[in-house]
Amino acid sequence: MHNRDDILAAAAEVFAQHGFRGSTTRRIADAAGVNEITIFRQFGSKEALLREAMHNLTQSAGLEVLPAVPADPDRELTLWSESFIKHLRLRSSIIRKTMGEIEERPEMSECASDVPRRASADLCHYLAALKRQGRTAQKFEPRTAAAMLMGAIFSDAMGREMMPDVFPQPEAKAAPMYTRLLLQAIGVENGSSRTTSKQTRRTKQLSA
Amino acid sequence: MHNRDDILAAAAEVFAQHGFRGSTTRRIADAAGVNEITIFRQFGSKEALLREAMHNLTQSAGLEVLPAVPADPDRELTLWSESFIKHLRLRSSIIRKTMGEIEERPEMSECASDVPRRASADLCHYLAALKRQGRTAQKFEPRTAAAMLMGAIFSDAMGREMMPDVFPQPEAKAAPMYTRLLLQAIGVENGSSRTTSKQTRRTKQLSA
DNA sequence: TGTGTAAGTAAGTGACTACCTGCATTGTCG
DNA sequence: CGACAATGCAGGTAGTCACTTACTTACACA
Repeated sequence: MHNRDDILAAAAEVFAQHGFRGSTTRRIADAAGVNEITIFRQFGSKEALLREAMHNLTQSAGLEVLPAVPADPDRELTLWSESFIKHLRLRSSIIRKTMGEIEERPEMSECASDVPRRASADLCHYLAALKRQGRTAQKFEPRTAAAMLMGAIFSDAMGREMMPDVFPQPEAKAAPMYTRLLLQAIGVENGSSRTTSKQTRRTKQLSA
Repeated sequence: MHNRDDILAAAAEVFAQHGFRGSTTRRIADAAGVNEITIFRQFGSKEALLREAMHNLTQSAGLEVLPAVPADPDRELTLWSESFIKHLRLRSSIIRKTMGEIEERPEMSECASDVPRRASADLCHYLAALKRQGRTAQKFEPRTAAAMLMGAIFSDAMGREMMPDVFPQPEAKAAPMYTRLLLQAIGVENGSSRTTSKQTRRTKQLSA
């Protein structure tokens, strides 16, 4: 009993490995354990099938949500970064393929930009709240800071496989390390701030 | 008088728009203003042609070189970042295509990773030198900091076209803004440090 | 038992693909 | 002028692609 979902899953898998042009209907059918013609009867065309498969994927995101009111920035941002990098790593193949086909199939890439857009808006909002709370000792623009953290995480997720030596080690600590650097950039002190009420003037000393 | 270079340039252009599978010999020949068969007589096969075209491209990098001994970090890093982002933006299409085809054609992607690898090594070395000079007021690992700046720049160059609203504005100021944030992260003060000799203990105050 | 629906099989269509053969044309150089 | 190499042109081969037609099988339900 092969249903639409089997075919959609197979299509996503084949697309992740071979891209649009390489995703032949025969390959998808084989991967789904279904006769090729079933695909056309169910979805009409290869393009419609892949469009639906992509749309399906962008729905199942499951990102960590940042609190509206920051409490423990280090902890909250680290959790968020880790969930974000995990999400990207799981989908790195399909993301690379989709990005490579923006010029030829912009509609399909369009819906792929949904997740990062939401993530960016969420992170920007959080950083702006931090700033409003007066817990940032450095000047910064939330959007720039957000783009910096997300950019680092994105590049790591996309590129580490090909060039492991240019990214921080170990892989599992990368997201916290980027997060720490960002917090330093905007001037949030290291310790968790359960001591929110009695904020102290910080003095930084030179490192060895 | 159509020569190899015309064909190579056309091949690179077509590849940037359509990827490997989409770069048909007919399309390349048309783009080069050359008969299709000339391609086979000159290069033997489509794959050989594209391989040579890619190899050609990675040679013509032209990155800014960071000084072995940092003098004015803000200025030097900003120049470097701007040349790096310019380089990536000029090649964003071809980079996206190449990344999308790592799984299917790893040899071709291999040589594409040359430029970022060199850039990363160079930047790491520079940041380590800065640290050794004792001009960084924050703890950081050079490789992580380098990955962060390069990642931000890379993501900007790859993604701004598709999602302009998640990146800092204006586009032209993005590289300096990322650079500034990184310098804040590692604790390098804003002013140019021609005053290297009399390094002062810095005190940061809370921002409004 | 009959009927409708979803799936499979077999065969084929026209377009496109990488690449080849044979032959005519052109420009260069001695 | 003649030799030669590079190029163009017409045509073709064998394969793949998305997609179709015509027909068969399996099962659900009334």
